[in-house]
Amino acid sequence: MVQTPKRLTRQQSAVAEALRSGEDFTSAQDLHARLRSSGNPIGLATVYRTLQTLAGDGDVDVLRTDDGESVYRHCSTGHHHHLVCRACGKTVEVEGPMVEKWADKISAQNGFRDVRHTLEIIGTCSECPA
Amino acid sequence: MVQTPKRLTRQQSAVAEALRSGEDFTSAQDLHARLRSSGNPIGLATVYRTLQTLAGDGDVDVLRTDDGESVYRHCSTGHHHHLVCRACGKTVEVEGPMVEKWADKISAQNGFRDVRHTLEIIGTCSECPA
DNA sequence: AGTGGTTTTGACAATCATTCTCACTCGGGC
DNA sequence: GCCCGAGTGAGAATGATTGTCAAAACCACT
Repeated sequence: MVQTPKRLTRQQSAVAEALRSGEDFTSAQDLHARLRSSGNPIGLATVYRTLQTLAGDGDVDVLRTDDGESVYRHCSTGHHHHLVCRACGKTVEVEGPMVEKWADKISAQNGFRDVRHTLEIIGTCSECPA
Repeated sequence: MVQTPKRLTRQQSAVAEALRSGEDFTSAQDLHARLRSSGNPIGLATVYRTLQTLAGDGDVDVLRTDDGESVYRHCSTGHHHHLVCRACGKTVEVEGPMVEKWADKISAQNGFRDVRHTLEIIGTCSECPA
C-alpha cells in the first residue's frame, strides 16, 4: 500500500482557513461564493473535494440541513453534538457523556457493532423572535 | 380560516398502505417503483406530496441517508429513535427517556425554545458480516 | 344517477446541490 | 530547471426533489 503524497495547495489552505475563521455551519456553495468574492479564485468542485477530505480526516463536522444541503464547520475538539438555532444559525457545542454511554449500551443490547451516532438539537435561541 | 377538506383518494391509501406493510426505511423513489410494479398506477409527484403530508401529520418518520436521500417509515408510537444497520438496513426502534431529558436540560441552559432533536444510531447488526 | 365546484393527480419541465470528466496546471523531489 | 503525477477547474452530467397546469376524481347536494 503506497501512501498517497499529500500536497499542500493554495486552494486547500484557503478552504481550511475560511472554515476556521467562520463561526457557524456553512454550506459548500456559500463557502465557494465567499472565497471567490474575497479575491480567492477557486473552483466549486475543488471546494467540495476539499470539504470531503477534511470531513474524512475528522477536521470538520458535517451535517445536513432540513432541505438537504450539507453544511460544514471547523471542529477542533473530539466527539460532541450541536445545538443549533433554526432562525439565526447560532451554534452551541455540547457534550453528553451519558448519551454516548446510552447509545453504546443500546447498541450492545441489540448486537450491533462499529456503531456511530448523530445527534442534533434544533430550536430557537433567546435572541431570535418566535 | 376554512379548514381544507381531506379527501381520501386511492393513491394516498396506497402509499400509506405500502409504508405500513414495509419493515424498513424506504425512499420515495423506491416506494414509487414498488407501487408501480405492483399494478398501482401513481405519479412520482404524488408519492412525494403524500409522503410530505404524512410526515407533517407525524404518521411517518423521515430521515436522510448519508447520500442525501430522504427515507420514510411508518411509525405508530410516539417519540423514539432508530438503530439502523448500515449493511442490511434492519431497523430497531429504541426509546431513551434520559436522552430526552438531557436534551431538554441542555436547551434550557442555553435559552433555546421550541426544541426538537434527531438522534440516529448506525452500526452493523449481528447478522451482517464486517 | 347527474352536476358543479374544488381538490388531487400526473406527465413533464425546472431546480439545485453535488459529482463527474478530462485537459491543463503546479508542487516538489530529482 | 525538469518531470510527472496529484490537484484543479469549467462545464456537463446526475439525480432527487419540487413546480406547473390541464385533466381526472371526489363529494355534497339534487
